[in-house]
Amino acid sequence: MAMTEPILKEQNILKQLKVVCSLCSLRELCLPIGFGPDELQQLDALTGSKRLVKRGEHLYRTGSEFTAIYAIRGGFFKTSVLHDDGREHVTGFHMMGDIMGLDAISTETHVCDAVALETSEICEIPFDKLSELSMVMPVLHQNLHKIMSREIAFDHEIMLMLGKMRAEERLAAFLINLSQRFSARGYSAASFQLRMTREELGSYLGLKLETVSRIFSKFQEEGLIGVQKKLIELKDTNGLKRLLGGLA
Amino acid sequence: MAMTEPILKEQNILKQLKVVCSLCSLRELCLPIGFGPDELQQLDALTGSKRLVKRGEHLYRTGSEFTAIYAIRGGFFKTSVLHDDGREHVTGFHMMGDIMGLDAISTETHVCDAVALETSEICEIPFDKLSELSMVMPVLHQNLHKIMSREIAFDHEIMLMLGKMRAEERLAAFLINLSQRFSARGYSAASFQLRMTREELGSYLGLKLETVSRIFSKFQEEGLIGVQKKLIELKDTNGLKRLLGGLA
DNA sequence: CGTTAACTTGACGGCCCTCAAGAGAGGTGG
DNA sequence: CCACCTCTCTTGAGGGCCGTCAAGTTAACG
Repeated sequence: MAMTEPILKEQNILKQLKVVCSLCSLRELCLPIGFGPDELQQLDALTGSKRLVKRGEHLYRTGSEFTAIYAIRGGFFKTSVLHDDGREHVTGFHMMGDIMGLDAISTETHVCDAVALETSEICEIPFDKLSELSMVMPVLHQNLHKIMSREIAFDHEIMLMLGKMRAEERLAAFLINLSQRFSARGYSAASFQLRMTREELGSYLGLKLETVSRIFSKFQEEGLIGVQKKLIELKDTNGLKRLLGGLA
Repeated sequence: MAMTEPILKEQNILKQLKVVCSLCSLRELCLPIGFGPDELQQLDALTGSKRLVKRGEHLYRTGSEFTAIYAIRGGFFKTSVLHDDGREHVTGFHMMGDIMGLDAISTETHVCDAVALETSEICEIPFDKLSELSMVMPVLHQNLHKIMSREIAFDHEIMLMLGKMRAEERLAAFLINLSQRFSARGYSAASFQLRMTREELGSYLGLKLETVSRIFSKFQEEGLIGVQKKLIELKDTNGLKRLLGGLA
């Protein structure tokens, strides 16, 4: 039957997910530095729960109880807030090695939606256990702080982008940042698939989808990038960086 | 001599600064909840260093080494990033009870400038000692996480403001937020002095100073607020909130 | 092959920026 | 005490960037 194939595929992926932190290729990104063998073993004990989130599914929703933070093993997510009038604002895009859910620690309730833009594998880390463990493992404790601090600093860059840059500068900055993030994860820095729609990208950048589309076309005419729907090729990274001028 | 008076005034303030966390009226704001007497005593031990920062002086600068976080006992600060071309972007305004410097934990270097907009009293908390102490004091540990998490969530609101709101909505949202913060600290919610210039406020909101000035005038004509230079009076808070419509 | 979602492109208008001039407040020195 | 300077704020006129509205194309999927 044709029905069986996706299920088999899923089981295969689930099998691959039976890994532990000590063997995880992402641990340099996820909890960056300084763990010894003993410490990794302790981490393994609490990150038992790994699971798949299919394209379009929520990892968590605004208002749901905060119980865990999530490390992305593979795939792509957006986080967004929804308003009374139905308007959506995308607050971030998240990929392999990123940690999501940190903004909920304060209120113990999630303050945004997290949706998979492609079928993704996540590693669920119960926060109470992580807190306990970090009490006796200074290096984990420091890493937690660093990850949160890094997120605060990154958000400040986004605020700069939204507050000071023109549309072309925003898109150039986004493409350069995305390229660097792919590159840091071992993928091509010059060619990649966008996982989000023009509308989601526009929402993130504070622009309308038509504006995003127009500027993609303009960049292509100028030979800065190649665009084929969601496939982006950076042809002149320095040219893009020049667009940023004094900013960023 | 006329010269002696400011010095005397300063000594008086310094004398007032000889307080400890256990007696500090701000501790509910600063490190919010759940400390017992023992724990407060331990906190006292590490927050020895309190000092004055005069109007216009830097508390820390971009690139300087990160050694401590700072709790504001009184006064008003802005944080900002400076660009090659001389343009400044204001990332935040900070008042009594706020904690500054958390974004530097990741890089161990400050990534923004912190400047006093009026003569202010700050409480310097060495971060290495705070980290040590939080290892043996779970409630402090939790509070640190909550403060950082709160900052992340707040930054997301600012991103929404910069990305989705029109100029009038931004200013209305800012005034309402500022009013609530003053109110939470025991000051009037309806009448307060702005500590920042129109230019600094515009930089924070992603607007030009002329636009800020024009909208203040417009709000005044409409009876929403009273404006006398930096003295702001909220006359119709509900009217301001109505301006936000579906947003925030 | 029909339907739907996503994207592209054009025309027009409004919001906000730019440029400019002037007023008011605060500080300094005579 | 007042003239003078500087910083800040206000207000006006004009223009440009980007949002709005609309129509058409492409791609994906049943």
